[in-house]
Amino acid sequence: MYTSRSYCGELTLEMVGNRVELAGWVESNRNLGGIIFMKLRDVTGTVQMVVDSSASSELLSTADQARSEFVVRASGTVRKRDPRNVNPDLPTGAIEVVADSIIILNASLVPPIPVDVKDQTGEDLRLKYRYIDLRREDMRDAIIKRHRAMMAARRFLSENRFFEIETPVLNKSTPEGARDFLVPSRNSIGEFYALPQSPQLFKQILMISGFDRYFQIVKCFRDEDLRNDRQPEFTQIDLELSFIEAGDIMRVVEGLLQEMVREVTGREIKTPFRILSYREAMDRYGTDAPDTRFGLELSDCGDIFSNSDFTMFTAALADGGVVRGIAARDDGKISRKMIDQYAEEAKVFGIKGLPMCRYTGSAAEGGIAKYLKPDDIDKLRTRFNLSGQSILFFAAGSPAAVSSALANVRIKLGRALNLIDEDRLEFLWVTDFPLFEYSRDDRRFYSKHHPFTAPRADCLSMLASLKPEEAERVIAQAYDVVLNGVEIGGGSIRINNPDVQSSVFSLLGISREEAEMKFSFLIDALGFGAPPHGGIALGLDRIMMLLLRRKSIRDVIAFPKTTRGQCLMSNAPSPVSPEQLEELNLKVIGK
RNA sequence: GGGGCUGUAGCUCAGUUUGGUUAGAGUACCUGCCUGUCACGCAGGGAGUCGCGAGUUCGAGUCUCGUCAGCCCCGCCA
Repeated sequence: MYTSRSYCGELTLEMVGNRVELAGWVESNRNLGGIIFMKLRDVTGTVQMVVDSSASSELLSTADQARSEFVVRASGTVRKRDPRNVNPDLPTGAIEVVADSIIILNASLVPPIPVDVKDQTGEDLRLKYRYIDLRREDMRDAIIKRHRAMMAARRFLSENRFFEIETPVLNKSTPEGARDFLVPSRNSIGEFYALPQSPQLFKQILMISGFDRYFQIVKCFRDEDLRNDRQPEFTQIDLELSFIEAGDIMRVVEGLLQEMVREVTGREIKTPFRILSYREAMDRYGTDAPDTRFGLELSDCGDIFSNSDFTMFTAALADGGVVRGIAARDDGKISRKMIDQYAEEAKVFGIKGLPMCRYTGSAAEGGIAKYLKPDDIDKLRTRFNLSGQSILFFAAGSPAAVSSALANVRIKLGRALNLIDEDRLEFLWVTDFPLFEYSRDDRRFYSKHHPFTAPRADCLSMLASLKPEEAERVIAQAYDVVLNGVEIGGGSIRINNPDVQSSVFSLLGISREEAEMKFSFLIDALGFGAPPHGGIALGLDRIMMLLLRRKSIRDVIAFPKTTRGQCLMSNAPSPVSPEQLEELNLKVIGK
């Protein structure tokens, strides 16, 4: 029986004199000859145990044999440390446990990665030996705080009349959106389930069923290429509400995030969050997920350069493109080398280069300065509110390429000039997204959010005959929530009118038959008394990554996959036996 | 699908520029000594498929080509 067990990290000065039983892993074992110090670790932390020469020879010998990561059970008496032996770096450093019994429950091989060192080991090894990696303090901390964040979310939402309702994991594949992970069906040979990209359709159905307020902390699956903030399976806090407008959902989400931030960091955040329209975000920051912890806003400069001698600009403008710029007071800190590097890295966004010049406080020099007329310089000074020694970067080309390139430069400048306060949590709503995007290549409209997103009431009339060039004029009742430049959630008010749903499908080129085949149950359901409803999904992994200031969501997930989607611990995915394939009537054609 | 960085002892890395002695360091590990350590100390020891495969060469950790893996980025992610 272990019922009387105490936890290492919870021993305090108040417990001095108490006899305690402990169980855990040996973090370090120092034998000084006549005295042994063994640091014992469990899920709460570590405490120092002492065995000195007054102990039985049996106890001394057991203590001497314990090695790193051995599992032991021990008992002893809590003792106050002599003031000169206190370890201020250890939470339990004011006390120690004088052991009277140590039992080695299990030995350990020499651990392939160090447990007591912070973040030093290559990530592939950490993933292979995840069970050891998870013993490390920062990983343990992340996993425990993630649990607390989930508990806070469940508590907050339950208190606000939400019901947590599970939705199917095995469901129908829909070719729209991300690639599906497919699951073959043994009972229906040649047919497949798909793992959900999100419970979207089912949560809407729940609204129509009258469940009013739904939430679920749920895994979602997308078979796309990965990034440091993207995993093939990830966790959403998924919400859907009836009889609400966008503002109601925003208030709920603000309260929820406030609660989660309080639980994880102990900090208070201010609500309501700032709101930026999509247009404004793109114009001022070049991205729909701006980091608003610092300024350095972009400005359009097409008017200034419309008659320029610098042909890269005039050519881009003549071609229907844009010229935009960004300026920062750098007092000469941005070096030639950095400028070249920025320009090189900007090319991946599809622009030819990153023309620049310096502003000295009165004149322009370097780079494209020789093409600037005095009048141009005046205009630039006003437009960017230039003062002191500043640096200006420009980009010319398609609006999308220019925006993403300059948004990227903006972040680099912010970091290089130390303008980003890492302590701040800048939450932001981005609203008024366009409902559609038009693809010139495919010559068709695509949903920017998803096909069930409601247009704003004043845009309904445009649906009947929308021209490609007007695509962005139809505004959706959609909203993203952004934290420090990372999208942590997005949602919308849904279409609850079958006629509107039909016109959106027809604009998206989804025929009646196709819609019938893919989402018939939702379309049917909309005809049986669908309440006005809407919702949002929050990315739990990303939220935890940002709140805990980790570089990757892998650091807040117990068992993440590599960027190729492999689990280095279990070696998934892996081949299956011919018998399994045969039973499913599947054949692997080749690699 | 494309680009970049990385791969050397259990771990972290140096050595690769300019091919040439027996491939090193710190740490971990093992042994001995040590009664207040907590990055213990001291002495000694073991430890390598230089990611893998070809090629060039008298000779390859080092040069070339291919390939695999991890990470980062573009595309992609309704």
